[in-house]
Amino acid sequence: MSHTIKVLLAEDQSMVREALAALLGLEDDIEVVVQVARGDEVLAAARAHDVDVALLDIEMPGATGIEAAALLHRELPRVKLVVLTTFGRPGYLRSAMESGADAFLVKDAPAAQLAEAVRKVLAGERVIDPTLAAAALAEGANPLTDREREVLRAAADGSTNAELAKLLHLSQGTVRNYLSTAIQKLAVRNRAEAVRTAREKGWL
Amino acid sequence: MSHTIKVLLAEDQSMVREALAALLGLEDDIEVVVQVARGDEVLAAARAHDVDVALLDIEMPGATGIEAAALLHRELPRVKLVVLTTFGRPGYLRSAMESGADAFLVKDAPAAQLAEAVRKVLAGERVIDPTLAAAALAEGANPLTDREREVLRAAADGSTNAELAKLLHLSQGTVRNYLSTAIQKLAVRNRAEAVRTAREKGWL
DNA sequence: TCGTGGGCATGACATCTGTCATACGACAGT
DNA sequence: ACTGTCGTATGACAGATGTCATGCCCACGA
Repeated sequence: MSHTIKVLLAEDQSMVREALAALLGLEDDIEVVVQVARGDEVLAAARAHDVDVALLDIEMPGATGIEAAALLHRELPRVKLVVLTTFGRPGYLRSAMESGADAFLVKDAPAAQLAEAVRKVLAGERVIDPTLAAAALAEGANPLTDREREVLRAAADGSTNAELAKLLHLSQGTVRNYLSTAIQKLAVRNRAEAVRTAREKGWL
Repeated sequence: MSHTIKVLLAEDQSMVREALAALLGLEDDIEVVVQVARGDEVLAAARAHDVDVALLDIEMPGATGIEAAALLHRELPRVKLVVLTTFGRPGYLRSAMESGADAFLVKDAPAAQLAEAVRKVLAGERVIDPTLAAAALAEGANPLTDREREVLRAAADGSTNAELAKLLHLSQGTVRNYLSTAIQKLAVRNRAEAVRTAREKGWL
């Protein structure tokens, strides 16, 4: 209890990362011992610095914070995991929890919640926004199959059916079938809307 | 010179905003005297607190940081303007400068540049990333007409031609014409790619 | 072992999208 | 006065997209 809490901070935007570090630095019982800017540097950094809590942004190059969380959970199970994100997408919350996260915070929550969350997870508590939790439970699980998600993700940048077919080694008709079922499952009118709502829900 | 620099901080994500405030709070000569979370609260706050420098995030509800900058520039010309953004889009830089910004920073620049920029703009200097400046000059101006931009923006969420026509009070054929010319000007294959590249360039 | 669902494919059809030619009025610049 | 550009519109056409029926193979759970 008496020694300071060692925190790893993973966030790709330097200015935000260092600002968050400054914020946590104001707390007497918390020390940011290592910062990384990429998801695929998290594990090594956590090992090297024997951290108590990892603070992981989701949107990062190399690997997402959720992927990093899953890896840490497997390799260093005693490290507590706080997942931080810009977007309060219910699907994100769901996958973060499935990856072993102990806390899930959105960046537009009050700053005080950050240090608070760090202390709480270390005490064995879980921290999640009740509103988001309700939304995650209400919307149910991702209805898309793996292939549907793959195709939708690939279609997100405006690629044409022919390009998607080549890219995914499928026939053009199959691509259209997957997109069609995805469009119906999401109850929208075309692929662009499908991409949009899948993103919003965190299903993409 | 001797009294502290009064800063207004506008950024919608509380955690980031307060973290940036903490960061600036570490500097002896800088004081964040007021924080706002919306673009349309900037002017009143700047007036009420007689600030020296306004730090404006671009992506905000109410009004963008660029719109807020233009307004401040007109109403309170002695306030120096630092525009801050997640995305280093050349078109953003261009419109920020046209709106009277004195500095343009991207959030993945080192945190030290923030305080530095505040001091520099107050000293009458301009602060911009040379690489971004080059890109902004190289890519030239936005080739889209007002209507083309409007239609493209409206089409971004996957709306169909019929919906766009209704929304914009145009005939369906006209909508298609605008999208067609936009697609050609941007040298892409369909509306989705057009939206994508227009966004990337900061032209949307 | 049977049924179900996923992954994959084809063909046919209707609709949506993108292109092009053409046109007219407004307005700015030469 | 002439030209160019923008906003708006139409009609025709080709190609892309979305839907549907149907079929095959495979794995998995009842």
